[in-house]
Amino acid sequence: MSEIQDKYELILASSRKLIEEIGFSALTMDKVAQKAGIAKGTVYLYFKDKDDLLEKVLSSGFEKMFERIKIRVGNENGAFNKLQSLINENIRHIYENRYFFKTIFLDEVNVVFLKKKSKESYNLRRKRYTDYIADIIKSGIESGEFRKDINNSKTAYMLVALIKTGAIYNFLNGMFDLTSEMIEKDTEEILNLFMRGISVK
Amino acid sequence: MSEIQDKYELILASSRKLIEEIGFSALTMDKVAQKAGIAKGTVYLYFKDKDDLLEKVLSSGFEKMFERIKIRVGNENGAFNKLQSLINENIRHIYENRYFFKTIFLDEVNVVFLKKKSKESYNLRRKRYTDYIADIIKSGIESGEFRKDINNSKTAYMLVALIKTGAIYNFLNGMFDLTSEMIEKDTEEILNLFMRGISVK
DNA sequence: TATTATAATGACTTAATAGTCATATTTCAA
DNA sequence: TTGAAATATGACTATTAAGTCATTATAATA
Repeated sequence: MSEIQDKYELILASSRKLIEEIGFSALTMDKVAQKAGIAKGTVYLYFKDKDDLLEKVLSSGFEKMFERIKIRVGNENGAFNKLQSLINENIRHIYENRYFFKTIFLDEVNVVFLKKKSKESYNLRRKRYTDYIADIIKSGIESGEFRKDINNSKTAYMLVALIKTGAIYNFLNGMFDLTSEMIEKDTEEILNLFMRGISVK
Repeated sequence: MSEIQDKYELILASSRKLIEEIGFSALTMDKVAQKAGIAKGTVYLYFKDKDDLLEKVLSSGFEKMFERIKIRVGNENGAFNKLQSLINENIRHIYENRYFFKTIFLDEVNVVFLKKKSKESYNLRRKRYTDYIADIIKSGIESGEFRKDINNSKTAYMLVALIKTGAIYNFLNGMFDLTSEMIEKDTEEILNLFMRGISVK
């Protein structure tokens, strides 16, 4: 990896750490530079502006997660098994980056700070993920595993919301360091709710 | 209603309209004053600071919704029926204030802008609502309507997430003006998913 | 080594906006 | 009618932080 790439990654990593420590809204380019141990002007050699930097911070994590999920889900057969793996891998990713997601989910849930262009990138990423899930659900409907009367696209959004909400609930209750068994339990909990609902019969 | 209260409400309403038009992040005290047709200093006679104003904007809507829901749910018997009414009333409230929630849900999903104190109020409001729902779920577990192996508190958070996500999905697809029938359909969709899941059997 | 190209610096400029306060206007009771 | 209290005003101050760019340092090359 070249020196240039190293500095690029250094700035990204420093921004990430800072966001975990102080949140998005308190992040300034001065602080990023200080954290990275470089001058502010240097940050602007690698990122167009603050919006660009934040965009890259958000997207880099997402791409890593999505790759992991696709590999693992690709090894599974059947829509149910695919969704189980997807949920499990998504939860794992959240807990491996728990302090970052704590900020994203609890402290500043959102993308206020992003300008129009970066917001569009953000929405496109989300759509890529939900489309991927919607395809799995569709295959499950076609194979007879899932009900025919559900909207696969909307239901994909619902599943993502459930995964996220499970993490938010744990974070709100101070549960940050989940053991492997706890992650399995959380996976089952969400899978159960998503598959069977809360009703008894 | 006194003149003072009228001006207080005027500022609140103007802020609300502005948020619908330009979003939270672009909201300035100058714009609020201009929208209300008063001087900026006057805004500070009725609200301690910007944070206080935003806090009041958010809380006033929530209290109205919560009151409505409690009245309607109070008339129902059985946990299932109570949840059905709650979902329906919550969805109604979202669509009656659709442009405000569009901003909240899509454009700036969150509360970045709130300082610590107001963020706590926000979290407390959310907790009051989820606690209320958790109690209904608990009663459903005790009555045998719902499964015994679910965490009533966590599941309450899940339900709120599903309601919110349903609205987000519609907003993302440009569906803002829902007819009464569409609201009923959305209610059934969420109730179905929450009660039965997506599985066939 | 000398020269050019590339990378880095950080003081400075600029812009935005929250909050203040001396002054002006309005209200209302005596 | 009058003057004191309550309201309202908006120009002004103070702060914060993004982005720039002339200058300096480092690396590459001949």
